[in-house]
Amino acid sequence: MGKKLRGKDLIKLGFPKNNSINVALGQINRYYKKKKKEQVLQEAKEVLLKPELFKGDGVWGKIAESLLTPVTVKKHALNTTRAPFMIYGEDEIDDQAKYQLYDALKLPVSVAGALMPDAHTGYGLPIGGVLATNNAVIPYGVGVDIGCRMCLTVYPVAVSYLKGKRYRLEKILSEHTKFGMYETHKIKHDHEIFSREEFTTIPLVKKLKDKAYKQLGTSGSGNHFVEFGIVTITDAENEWGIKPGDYLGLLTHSGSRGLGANIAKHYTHLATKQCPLPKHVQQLAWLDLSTHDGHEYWLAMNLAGDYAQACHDDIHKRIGKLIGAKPICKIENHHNFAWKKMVNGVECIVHRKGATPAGKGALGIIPGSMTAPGYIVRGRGNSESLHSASHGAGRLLSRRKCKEKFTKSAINKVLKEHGVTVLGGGVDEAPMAYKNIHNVMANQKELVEVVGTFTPKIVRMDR
DNA sequence: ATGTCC
Repeated sequence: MGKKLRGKDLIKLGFPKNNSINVALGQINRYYKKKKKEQVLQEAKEVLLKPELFKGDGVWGKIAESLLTPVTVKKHALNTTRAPFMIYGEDEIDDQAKYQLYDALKLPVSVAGALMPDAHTGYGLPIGGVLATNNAVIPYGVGVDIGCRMCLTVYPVAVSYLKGKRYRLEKILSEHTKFGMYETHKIKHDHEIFSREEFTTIPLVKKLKDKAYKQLGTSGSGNHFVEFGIVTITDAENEWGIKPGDYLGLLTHSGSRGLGANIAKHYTHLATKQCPLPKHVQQLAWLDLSTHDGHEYWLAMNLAGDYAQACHDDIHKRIGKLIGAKPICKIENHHNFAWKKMVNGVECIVHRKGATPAGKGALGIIPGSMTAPGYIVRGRGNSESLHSASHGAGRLLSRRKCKEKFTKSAINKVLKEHGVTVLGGGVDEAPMAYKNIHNVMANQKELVEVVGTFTPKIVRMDR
């Protein structure tokens, strides 16, 4: 904008002297910086005259909303009692994670909650936390890595291939997977997700499209991985009619990269501003789904979830081609996401932050560690857990503690004992940093049944 | 988790 647009310009147009001025200035300064001031004022006038015509518009929609339904931001008080909840494997869970859930259960929008047996402290809702709310979505109830998920492809290949072709499989992982914050594929990989309208209708998402394009099919950092291993099917009554036994498997764990991270950051910021809460629970700020921002977050979150899936698709498609085998089956699930689900007969927003969906018959993957098996599970549809299960073994030691405690050579020794090769991986991802997956599984027998296991053999991670 | 400070 040539000359900066000010509040008094909007008042001159006839804007009411309420929050709509702040909303308008915020939107215009964020998204219309390069537009001519006259042009912006002309459009603002049209919005002022007929706000209902601009509902749903990426930029003007929020301004129209503030004109149609002016709200004063008020501080919410917590309820004095907790919504109903269940904790699974509570002896293994640190108190702070429980307190975080208890706080969340006192939000005026909370309906029910649960804590999974791998739970530990997080921002806002604990990791391993599940929370059902009424028409409200909590960005920190989903987490920063929106759509972080697992994907397992099973190939009709004997596991002797892992030994015989070990070098070739290692080479596939080092050359065809991309890790870390800066690494991308040399050639952009296309995907139908890039034709989604959210990339044009939501201004923030539009700005992230190019980054998302570059990062498609990359894995990121932290605990994300791509690995080959042994799939052992134990349930003879499985849905694919696979004979119980051992097969080659490809397992991936990653999320929505920069796209989801920026969406999470943006809407967390908006939620914090419009949903003031007592200081100790401010990170649980929510967005009302009937508002412009709440609806927009919902669309952006769903896009990020689909993008995360597209990233796994890209990885599995490319690596499958290199192996040259046709998959027998593919199992996948989000573990950082929110869904609209019925809870006690009422539609709720069910947040799962580090929890595997475990509705009746739903298949999922619960990874163990590099040296412990992960589990292929089938949900039992336990309603007290809000149809959820753990998303892994859970951390026993923080990243910082790992750096104090473990050396590279001590980790290599353990890996060697288990016949596991790791390409990359820092001391903070030491297998000893994780809880015993067998305990965790024992603590959620009511939530999932075991279909099979996945034992990692060749792992690639960041660094 | 993320070009880890709006």
